[in-house]
Amino acid sequence: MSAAVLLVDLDAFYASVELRRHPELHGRPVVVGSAGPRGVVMSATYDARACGVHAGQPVGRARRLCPQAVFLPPDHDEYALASTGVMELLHSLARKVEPVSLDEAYLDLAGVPGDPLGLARHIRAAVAAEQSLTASVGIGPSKLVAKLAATAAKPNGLRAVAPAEVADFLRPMPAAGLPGVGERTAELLGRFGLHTVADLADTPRATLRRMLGAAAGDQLHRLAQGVDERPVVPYRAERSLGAEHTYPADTDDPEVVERTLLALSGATAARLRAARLAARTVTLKIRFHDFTTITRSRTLPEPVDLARDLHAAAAALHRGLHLQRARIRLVGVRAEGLVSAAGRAVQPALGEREHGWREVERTVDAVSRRFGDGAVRPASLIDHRPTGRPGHPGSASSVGGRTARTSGEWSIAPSVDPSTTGRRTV
DNA sequence: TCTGGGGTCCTCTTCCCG
DNA sequence: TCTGCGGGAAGAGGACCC
Repeated sequence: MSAAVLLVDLDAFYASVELRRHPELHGRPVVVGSAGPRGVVMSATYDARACGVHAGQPVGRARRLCPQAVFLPPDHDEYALASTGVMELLHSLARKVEPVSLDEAYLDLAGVPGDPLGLARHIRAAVAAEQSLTASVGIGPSKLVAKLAATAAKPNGLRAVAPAEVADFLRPMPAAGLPGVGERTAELLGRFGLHTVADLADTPRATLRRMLGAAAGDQLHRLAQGVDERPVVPYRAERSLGAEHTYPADTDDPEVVERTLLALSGATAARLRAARLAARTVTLKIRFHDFTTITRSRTLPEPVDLARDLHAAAAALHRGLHLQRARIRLVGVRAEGLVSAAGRAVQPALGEREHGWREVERTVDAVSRRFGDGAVRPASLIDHRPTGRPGHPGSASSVGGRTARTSGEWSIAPSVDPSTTGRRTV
């Protein structure tokens, strides 16, 4: 066949990695979910899915549906390691590999010697042998068809769709199976009696544009016809990065929110510096108790990569909201308008000391690399309460018997052995 | 049944500037 | 000086994906 694109999708990835290192759990349903009272399911084995468990579901509900399942917190480092192994294998087989996520990647088969089906079988066998994981593979003339073929093959299967078979393969599928058709769009389409890909394919493009807007209407019309010219793109520059935190219980304390913003700004700034990037725009995200979400953003005169600058912008945006005891569920900080930190112009502020916050935060980076994340952090984020999680965003803080709430002090955190390092403000 | 965290992209509105 | 207009950038929100 003259297939152009191959999609590799690792089955129930997080849960499968957990089964790999906990062989004693084989035969039991396994669910990986974020910790805390507001955790959601991130991955579940297929026997857990048979009980009705699925990704995005609250963990509490999953427990009720599948009480016999083993529930585990996620270990992202372990998943990243497994993913790297699989991606290295794929890169050894094709020149153009586009990782979509830790567990999914497209391969452009143009110029790849041999039969696509033979390659797919080799990939599945190698993933099983080297990583003890199962992968489903879809092959088709486009990303769209490869993706849907892999979905149809799941779990642990292989499906190839030849160009001449595309229409017959696509038309009976539910419209919601197409990329870009989520819950809301599927509901909207359903109100107009459009339930299958065939329904969409037979609808005039102008009608879809009126319903969904120009871009989405055009895209859906093309996909429904089986037309998908999206190339396999091996590298995409990051456009934004950020961090967010959901509180175990809603908070209406502005000081708690500001300390959380400081922690999130620190994490975001560290990632910016690690990637040698700086951000022009800072966006604050707030989700209230009723799940309504607002964002506020500010574009700065100069790109920044310091926690101090990100936090100053985020905190100013927060104060500008003038919230009156609003019950807040989540806060987030996002850095946008990313530019290379090497190429950005730095305009020293009048009176700014030559050695200042940049040196402090670089030192924090170095200490974190040696002793782990959180080894050093702003004094206002240190938590000494016996029941509190050290440095948990938003927790109350005290240092040496006094309350420390300013972001201007840094302290060696309890994760570093105080008997050898002592506790010092920097 | 009560909804995480990391992202991308699109649309609409507003504001500024020539 | 005022008004209208169009383009571009910024800001906000929403939908979607993994």
